[in-house]
Amino acid sequence: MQPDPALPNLNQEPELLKTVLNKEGFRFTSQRQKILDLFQSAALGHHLNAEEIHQQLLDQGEKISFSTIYRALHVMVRLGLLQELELAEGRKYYELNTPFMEQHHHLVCVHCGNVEEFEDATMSQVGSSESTSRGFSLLNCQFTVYGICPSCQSLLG
Amino acid sequence: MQPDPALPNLNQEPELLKTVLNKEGFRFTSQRQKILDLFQSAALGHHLNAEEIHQQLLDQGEKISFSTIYRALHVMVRLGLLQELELAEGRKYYELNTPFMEQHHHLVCVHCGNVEEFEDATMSQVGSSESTSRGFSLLNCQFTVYGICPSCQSLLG
DNA sequence: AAGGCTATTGAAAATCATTTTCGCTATTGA
DNA sequence: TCAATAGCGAAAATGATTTTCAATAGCCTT
Ligand SMILES: [Mn+2]
Ligand SMILES: [Mn+2]
Ligand SMILES: [Zn+2]
Ligand SMILES: [Zn+2]
Repeated sequence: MQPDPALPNLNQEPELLKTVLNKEGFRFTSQRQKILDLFQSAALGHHLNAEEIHQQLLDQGEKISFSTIYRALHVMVRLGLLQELELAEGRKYYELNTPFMEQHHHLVCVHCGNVEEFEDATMSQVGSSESTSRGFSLLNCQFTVYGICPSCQSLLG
Repeated sequence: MQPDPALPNLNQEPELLKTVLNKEGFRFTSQRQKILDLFQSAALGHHLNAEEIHQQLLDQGEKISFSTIYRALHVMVRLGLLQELELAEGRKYYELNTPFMEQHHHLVCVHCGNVEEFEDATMSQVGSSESTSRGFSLLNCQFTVYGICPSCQSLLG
């Protein structure tokens, strides 16, 4: 079967980003597009911080300042395109945002920093019921499990 | 920073702090005792950061340096006396640690910073089962729900 | 297509929580 | 008691993030 040329694909994403930005009074820029592209081409389950974004863009020959990266990340979080994660240790990580009921959660090795993802509908349910029962309007939930991964366990004997 | 998994979570009587510290080669000091006292006399559900600890000790006439506060917090987390929380916004909060199956979780207003606690055994269950199924040795879980509290909702219209 | 308004950019300086350094002091164990 | 050294305070250093500011570039209206 051939792809339906009428269906949207990643090549049309630039249009979408511009639309989403302009709707809220932000401007479309090539820097913001390049940063979003990084997330879209990153492996599933991969989280990026400002430093890694800067390095990856450098690697592909794009020069960009840290202030621009941080500003772009904030804007895209505000627009709901990205999700900010407090995985651990003094820096923030980002990933593409997903619909609330499909949110996944994280298992972090505190020794090597390895992060694994998992889905569990229980989380969203508990999050919703707790917030409604207290009159909070829910924005999002983060469930983070800290432990030591198998390979670090064997290293630490 | 995560607690050392080999160390049991001990209940804290004032005279026990010395025992717990010395067992691991740390020394008992009046500064560490005063900091732990703050947590033990704080209202349930109250979380403290380094700045607040410093201010509260100043208020009660105790002079202490920030380096000492940070060092004490790290030691007490390592000993399993305190739990470190990543509630939000660039600073770490601490509270008295509790046994794993009694852990509680947090509902944070992203507008005013108000934090509410709740217990739900589901969290610990999911945390345990996810970590065992991947061979991780579990240290702890944090479930943080972000939203807007009732009073901030009315302020924001 | 041109022009004005102003959001955005890059570079550098500023912030701010936390960490480190270092000379001195206090705790521990013998 | 006393030597060894963990811990202390003050000040400097760190490191991620934010702000400042002059120059540039999107977006909108002619
Ligand atoms: Mn993820
Ligand atoms: Mn709490
Ligand atoms: Zn590991
Ligand atoms: Zn609020």
